Formats: sequence, C-alpha cells, structure tokens
Amino acid sequence: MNDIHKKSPGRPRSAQSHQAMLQATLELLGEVGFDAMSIDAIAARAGVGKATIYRRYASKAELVADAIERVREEIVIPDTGSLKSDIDALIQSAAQITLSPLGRQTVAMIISSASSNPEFAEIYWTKYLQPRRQAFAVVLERAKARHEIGADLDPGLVFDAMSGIMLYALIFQPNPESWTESVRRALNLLLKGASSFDAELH
Amino acid sequence: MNDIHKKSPGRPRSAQSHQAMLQATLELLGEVGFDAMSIDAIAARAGVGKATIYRRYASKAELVADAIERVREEIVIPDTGSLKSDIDALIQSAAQITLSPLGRQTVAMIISSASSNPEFAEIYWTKYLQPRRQAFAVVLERAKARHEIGADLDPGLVFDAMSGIMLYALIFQPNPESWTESVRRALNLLLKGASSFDAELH
Amino acid sequence: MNDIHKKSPGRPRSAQSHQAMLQATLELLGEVGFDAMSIDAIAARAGVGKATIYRRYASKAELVADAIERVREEIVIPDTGSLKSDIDALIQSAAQITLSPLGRQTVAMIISSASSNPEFAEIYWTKYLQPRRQAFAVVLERAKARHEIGADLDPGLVFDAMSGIMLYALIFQPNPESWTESVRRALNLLLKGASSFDAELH
Amino acid sequence: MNDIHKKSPGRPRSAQSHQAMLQATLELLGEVGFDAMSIDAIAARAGVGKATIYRRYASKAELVADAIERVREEIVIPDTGSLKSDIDALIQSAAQITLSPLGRQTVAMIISSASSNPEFAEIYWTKYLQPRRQAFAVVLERAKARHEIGADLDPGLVFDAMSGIMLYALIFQPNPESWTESVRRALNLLLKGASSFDAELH
DNA sequence: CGGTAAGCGAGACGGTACGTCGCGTCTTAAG
DNA sequence: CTTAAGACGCGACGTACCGTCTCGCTTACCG
Repeated sequence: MNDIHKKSPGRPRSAQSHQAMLQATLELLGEVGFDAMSIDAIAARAGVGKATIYRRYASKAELVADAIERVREEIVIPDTGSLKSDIDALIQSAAQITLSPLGRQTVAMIISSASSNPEFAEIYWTKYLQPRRQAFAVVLERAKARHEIGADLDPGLVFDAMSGIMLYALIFQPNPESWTESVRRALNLLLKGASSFDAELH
Repeated sequence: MNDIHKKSPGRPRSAQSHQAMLQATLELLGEVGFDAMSIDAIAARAGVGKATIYRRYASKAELVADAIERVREEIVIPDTGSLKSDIDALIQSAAQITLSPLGRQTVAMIISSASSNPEFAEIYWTKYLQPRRQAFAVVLERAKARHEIGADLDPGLVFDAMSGIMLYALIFQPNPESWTESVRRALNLLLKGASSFDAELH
Repeated sequence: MNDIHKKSPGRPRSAQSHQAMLQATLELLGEVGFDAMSIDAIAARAGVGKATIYRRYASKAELVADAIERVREEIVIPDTGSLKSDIDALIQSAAQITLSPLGRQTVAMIISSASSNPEFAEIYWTKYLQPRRQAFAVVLERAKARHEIGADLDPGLVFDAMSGIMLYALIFQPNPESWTESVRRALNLLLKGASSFDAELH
Repeated sequence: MNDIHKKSPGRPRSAQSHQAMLQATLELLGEVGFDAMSIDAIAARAGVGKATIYRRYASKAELVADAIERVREEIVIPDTGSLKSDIDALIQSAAQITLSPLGRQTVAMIISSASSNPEFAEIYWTKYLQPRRQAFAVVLERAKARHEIGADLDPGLVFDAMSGIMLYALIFQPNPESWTESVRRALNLLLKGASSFDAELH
C-alpha cells in the first residue's frame, strides 16, 4: 500500500540510456560549448533517441543542468595549520575545477543564462557554491581559533568576495598561470582587511 | 600623405542604415535578450536588408558587441572629499548601468561568449573596463593624498576585486536592493584591508 | 525472399504530405509558371515544411518532374472508321491537354530544361510521348487495313513529325483556334505524302 | 541643323562598354545557360557596371535577346538545281546554327520564355524565322519552276512544318548525327506529300 | 504464461532562423 | 550625363535544429 513503492506499468526507463545521454552531454559541453551543442548531436553520440531525452528533460538547459549537477567532486577542506596555506590549497582546488574545459563551459553557461533563466543560477548556487561556502566557514573558524583573524569576520562575505574575484579572473585572465597569480594577489589584499594576516601569500 | 583620405570607389555604406540597425539591435536586446533575437527581426525593425547587416558584421555577436560599444556613457569621476562617499557614488553609478535590462543582457552576453570567443572579452576590457579602471585610479590617488589609504596600494588590483564582486552579485543577487547591499558590504571588507578606512560605508 | 519487404526503421514518410506537395506544385505551376514558383510557396500552400520537400527531391526541377509524371491522363485511341476523323480526334485530344495552363507550363518547362537537364526530356519522352506514339501506331494500322495509307509507312516517323508541328504551333500560335487550324493544315500536308488520303481534313 | 544629328549633352554612351557586355553575355550563355547566368557575372566579365547594363536593357531577357539578335548569320539561299539538294543544304545550315552550344541555349531560352513572355517569341519570329521563311519561299518557287512540286503548294506551311520537326528533333535527338538523320527522314516524308519529289534525300 | 502498457532507437514532421546570392535600383567620385 | 564600383531593400535559396509525432520492437509487470 505504500505509494512510494508503487510501480508504474510498462517498461521502466533505461538507466543505461540515461547514463549515456548525461555522459554525451558533458563531453559535448566541454568540446563545443552550450550554444553550439545540439540535442540531435547529444542523442547521436549517446546512441539514444531524441524522444528518450525529451521524456526526461523539457529543454537542453534542464538536461545540461542535471548533467552538471551529477558531477559533484569531493569537497576537501584543507587543514594545513595556517590560513595562508589553506587559502593556497583552496585556490589550487578551484583552479583545477574551474580552468578545465568543462569547468569553463559550465561557468560560462551558468553566467550567460543567469538573467534569462534565473533558476539555473539557483542550481549552481545550491549545489555548488553553498557546500563550498560552508566548507570555507570551517577553514575560517580554525583560523579564528588560531587568532589569525578576528572573531567577528563573516565567512560568507569573504567567500562571496573570493568567488567574485575568481570569476572575474576567469573571464579576463583565462591563462591558468595568470589566473592563479591574479587571484592570489586579490585574495591577499582581501584578507589583509580581514585579519592580522598580512604576510604575502605564496 | 593622402592615404588616410583615400576613398574606396562605389557607393559608400549608408550611415543611416547603420544607425538604424544598431538602434534596433539595442532595442531588441533589451526586450527579448540575445538568444531570442533574430537577425531577420533586427533587419525588419531597422527597415534594412539582412545583407546590409552581414556586410558589416560576420555574426550576431559582432553586431551586438558593436552596438553596445557605442552606447558608452560618460564616465564620471566622483570627488566628494572622502573615499567612502566616492565609493558610494561609484556603486550607485555601476548599479544604474549594470542593473538596467540592457545592462544585464549586455553583461550576460559578453560573459557568456568570453570563453568561446575570447576577443570579445578583450573588447569589453579595452572599451569598458580599462577607462573605468583608470578613472578609479584617480579616486584612489585623491584618497592617498588625504592619507585615507596607504601610498603603496595598487589601484588596478582594488578595481579588479571590486569588479569581480559586482559581477558575482549581479548573478546571485539580481534584485537591485540586495545587489547594492551585497556589493557595499563586500567592498567595505575589501577596503578595510587597503586602508585605515574602517568606518562603515553608509 | 524478404529483402523486398525489409522495413527501414523510424517513422515512415507521410504519403499525405507527399500528396499535398505534389498537388500544390501542380497548382502553382499552372498559376505562375516554373520560374516564378518558389519552394517556400509550395511548402506553405501544401502545409508542409520545406525540409519535407527537400527530403524527397533535390531540386525544384525534380519535384516538378515527379508531379507531372504522376498526372497521367487516359490515352484514348480513336476508332471512327476513317483516318481523317481519327486524326481530327487526336488533334482535339492533344489540344485539350497541351493548351491548358498546366499543359503549356509543362511543355515550356520541359523544353527549356531540355538542354541543361536532358534526363528531363527523357522522362517526358518515356512517360508521355512513348505511350501516345504506340497508340498512334494502332490508328495507322487500322488505316492500313482500310487501305487508306500504304503498308510501308512508318508510324513513328509520322507521329514525330506531327508532334513537332504541334509543338511549333504551341509556341508561335498560342491562340487555341489558330493552333488547331495551323496544326490541321500542316497535318493535312504531311498525310498527303503518306497516303491516298488527300481529301481536306475538316 | 539636322535634328537627327543633334548631340545630347554630357558624356555619350560607350560603344565599347556595350560591345563588351554583349560579348560577355554570349560567352556566358553558351557556357552556363540562361538561368545560371547572373547579371553580376556578365557585368564583371565585361568590366562594366551593372547600371550600365540596366540603362540599356530592362531585364536579363532583353539583354540576351539583343545579344542573340546581333549574331545573325547571313542567310544563304541554296540554289543547286534540285529541290532535294537545296533542302539538304538547308538542313546542314540549320544544323550548324542550332546544334552549337550557343544555338541550343538560345533556342531553349526563347522557347522557355515563350509562354511567360510572349513578345519574346515575337522577336524570334520576326528577326529569325520570318527572313528564313521568305528565303525558303524562293527555294520552293525555283522548284515549282522546275515542276518538281505543284504550283499550289504553300511555302509557309511547308516551312512551318519543317521548323517544327527540327525543333522536336533538337529536344529529343540532341546528338548531332541522329538529329540530322531524324530531320532528313521526316522532311522526306513531308515533301512526298508536297510533290512528285519522292526520291530519297541524300 | 500471455496480455498490456510504457519505453526504446530511428527518423520524419511543421516550423523558424540561418547566412548566401541574385535581383533591379541608387549613390558615390571620376571622366 | 555616363561610367565603374559597389551598397541598398528585398526575397528565395538550401541547411540545421527545434520539439513533437509515428513506426516496429523490446521489456517488465500483472492477472
């Protein structure tokens, strides 16, 4: 009688087809980007009928959103003993994710559709930024405990500023080395205001 | 010495048609956004043949880029006597430009094409950010003269961080009030690190 | 034994759409002629997508060729008891087909494309002239049996000359009455050579 | 003071340009045919502006018509002493004109536009057929004088039938040899009816 | 165990927009 | 006032995707 376990009649949807279309979506997103990617191409690469995609997703945006959502990397909370090193580790981690082809296209897509399709940014916020924001709070708590920064500092605020800086650098400093350098300098400045932390990063 | 004034033969391109298509482009960009905007629609509204558009621009992106480039508002360098108020004025000014329908669409479009079409970000950098970056340097120079901030502070670095923060807020805080509030708080934090400037903004 | 009935996968092509586009093609061909007829107009009148046309035909010429090929009128072999009357009946029949708007446009199109697109004349020959050529042979056989004409007369030769005369008259005597009169006189001359048939036709 | 010689003011029209455009027209007509030939291409090959063409001709059809009209070969009236040989000579002459690439395209174009543009056939009739029709009358008069044919035979009628036969053969017997053979046989039949002329041609 | 209902790959469907090309006209400066 | 050059508004071209709709065929359940 439990309606959760009620089975619908007929052939169940194929998990294999679903997996294939998500895989193909991510590949093509990394290769050609969101706009240049056609549903036909995804279906063809996945060896799947177009209707099978549309049965699950109402639009390309939904499909891609779901595909991205499922690629959740592990969030590692660095704990090196100093805020400086922890931040360094966070930058490295962010660089790895954000500077990959898929990462770039993902961010580009999310930003571009932010105005026309706001629930898209919502997903990114909830699934990607939020967890990292909380992880970052842990890092700052530890720094507070070590008296590296003041107890009244708002971790969310610092994280948001940090994210904005990284995003901006992604657009205007697309080269990995200059991105890292640019982010490092800006965060150094930012954390000077937040702390007694005024030694140079790196 | 005459090669500057050398005229190409044949009928010159119509400045009037050009103006009409740029006008129509901006109108439609604000009304329906970049993706939903067709070249046919632009041509029809401008009373212009499609070929006349393609003679000037190779793609919709180029057309829109140029249209936007030509709507450059005056850059006002605030000079209120205190850095705090100057920054406040800059935020207000940025809000006005960035939060309008056209402004949002503009930023969305430029950012979205940044990865697929990097010279596009280049234009935005050169024509839009660069001048404001230099204007901002003037504001900081005055603050240095008033000893509100240290003489060794890099104005470009502060501007970049500021821009990143504004961009991030545009995506995740699209509401005008929360955008302004969010930006204000982040800049307050940022400038604490840069100065003896630790009074609350506003 | 099953390869004849092998089904291709996917949705089969719609016979209804096909019929509609052929119908629209013939209508427009009669109304505005081959050159002035656009694929868009055909598609619109048929209530069919352009791609649905191009899936079946590589060009406007192919489409029109097929449309015409399918309008096969009944071939009636007259048998009045005298060659003179039979020929009269054939002229009337040819007049009806050839002098209609569709008939004129058809002939014009076939002739015009004869050199640039020879397989087009081929279709006309095979599907239209050939059967009538054979029907005409029957008429002549009967006349031979009645000793109206010599037994050694080549029916194909007479038919070809007749057709040429009709074609020429179609171009330079477009008025139905003068076309008929012109054809009658020329055939009268032609058949004098072929027979004891020297009474005036009509 | 003769007003025929009155000079209009300004630069006179360039005969050279006119010649060049006619030349280019004929070349392209022979090479690619009427439909595939663009005014732009003619202008480019002639080194002439498009407006210079349109100043003289209202349409591509008019231009081509005029170009063709000016290539009128001399009409030679054969006089070999026998109708049989004269007709043979006429067939040879017609073959040379009609079977060349330019000749084919010309006929195709004229016929094709005959229905959509009847004054075009009119030009062809007046400028091309009429003179030959009259020349042919001379040939027949001589044959009548030699008592090869009856005095009551209508030369126009014979010429029209002959032309129709040649036209038909042009479409369905495009090969030069079979064209000539086909025409020869049909004319042989035709002239049997018109004469005591019943020896085989050739 | 056989019926039934939904899912499947394939691909055709009516549309919309694309970017190109040719039309016949218009606008330059040069002659 | 004509010329060569070439831009103009227009509209058809043939292509590519969109999201929907059949096809004939599994595939799993339920009675």
